[in-house]
Amino acid sequence: MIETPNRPRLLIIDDEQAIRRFLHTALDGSEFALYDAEDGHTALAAAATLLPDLILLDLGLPDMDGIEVISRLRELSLVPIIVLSVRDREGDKVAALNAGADDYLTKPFGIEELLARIRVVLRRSQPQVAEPVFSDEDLTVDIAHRRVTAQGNDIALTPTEYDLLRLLVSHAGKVLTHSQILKHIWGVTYLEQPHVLRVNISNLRRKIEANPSRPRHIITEPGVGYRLRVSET
Amino acid sequence: MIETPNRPRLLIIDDEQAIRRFLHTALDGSEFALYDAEDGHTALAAAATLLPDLILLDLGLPDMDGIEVISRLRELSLVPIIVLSVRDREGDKVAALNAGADDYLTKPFGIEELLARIRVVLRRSQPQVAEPVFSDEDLTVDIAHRRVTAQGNDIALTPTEYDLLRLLVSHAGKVLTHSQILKHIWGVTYLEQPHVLRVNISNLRRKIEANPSRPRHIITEPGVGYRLRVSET
DNA sequence: CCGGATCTTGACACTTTCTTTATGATTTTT
DNA sequence: AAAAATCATAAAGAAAGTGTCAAGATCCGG
Repeated sequence: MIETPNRPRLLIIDDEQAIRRFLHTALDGSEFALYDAEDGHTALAAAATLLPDLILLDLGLPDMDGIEVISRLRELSLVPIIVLSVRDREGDKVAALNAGADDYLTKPFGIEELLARIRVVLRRSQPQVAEPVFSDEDLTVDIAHRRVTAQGNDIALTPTEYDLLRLLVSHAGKVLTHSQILKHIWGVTYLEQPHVLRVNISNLRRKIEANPSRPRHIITEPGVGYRLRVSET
Repeated sequence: MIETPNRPRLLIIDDEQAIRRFLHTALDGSEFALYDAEDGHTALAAAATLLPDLILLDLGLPDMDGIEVISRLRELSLVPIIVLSVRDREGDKVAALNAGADDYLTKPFGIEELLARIRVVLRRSQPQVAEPVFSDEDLTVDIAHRRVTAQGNDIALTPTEYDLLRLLVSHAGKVLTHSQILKHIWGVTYLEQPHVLRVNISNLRRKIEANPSRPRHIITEPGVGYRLRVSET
């Protein structure tokens, strides 16, 4: 077999060939590299050397108790374990989950649900990466931390200025009309009062634009509204 | 004080009072502080200010689609969400899990299984908080030992001051709004009374800041709240 | 019941922010 | 090119937010 170490490794622990074949068919073409083990001892050895990213475990193994397999796996690592079992008794589920399993699916189950639950446990085991941060040239807006930097410096924004910038960021590249912005930040009562918007745009530009009279980020769309520019390429 | 803000907070989102009462009974005496929401909009507002550690969500809400509630919650945070639903169709489960739910339990379910699955998702979400000691410049906060030092000296904090500092530490770098802090430490009844927060921030600064009038650790975000600064690089 | 620590509340000075007004600049229309 | 509309900036008073001190109120262990 050709190793493909880039794909996440999935270890299937089940003594019935029919189940393994079913899972192989179901997961074929998915992003996983599949490995099999037919009994508990083989599985533990495989988990130790293979270091899989996910384990699908049938509780009814010939040589070991399923719960003990989970416990022994947990001594090795925190690899996500999804239990597949014909047993539907609550006690079995609780025991497996308490022993360290991450999920418990009762056979028969749909392949789509299995795939969805696999995605859930992988999502949780992956370190968090995606922070919603807008970045363009010398301007960065970190919504999660409420931090804005321009030309490398932290910028202190007033609440309204920040609300305005956040609104622009959330629609980056698109034009927001005067009335849309006014309605969102000042409410419908200010629809006839566009001055307040201009003043705040001006203040915002003075803080985040290198040259406020020649804005590169907050673009005026004459007669329409404003737009946060997004650089090409 | 009625509130016990140290316990993990569990937000129950369900429009049926019978279910809420059942869950309250089932979870009574558990380690959780329970909060309720009866519709989607209330739930989203509560999640934003309450910062719960876990959410139990019924999909059949009167005012919003359950899947959308999950999506909107996910825009706010990565808080674990367990869906409780009468619908047993695979499509519903897959949609909920893909939208960001961590588990999906079909009613009726056993209370032991629910507790076990709660433990599972909490176990998985723990590593995020696995930083037991905060350290930045001349300030160190050791949560495990409840020890705070500044400029090399041990600092004696009152319970409220320590709770406040711990809350800031657990969200270091992020801005905590006034209402989030007030709800956390003083409970919802103090939402209209931000004064008590200012006094405690002031007292805390006097103890841990080298120059309390020029704070380097507890930063005021005007009009928004406070943030514990984390030095760059 | 007392003493000390802690929490809450009120008062006040201070700072920042918001809104409005005014005026000049720019763009579009006639 | 002139007129009209739109846009940008500065400045000032009003409003809201913030920090600090200090006086009661409350809680707790002896």
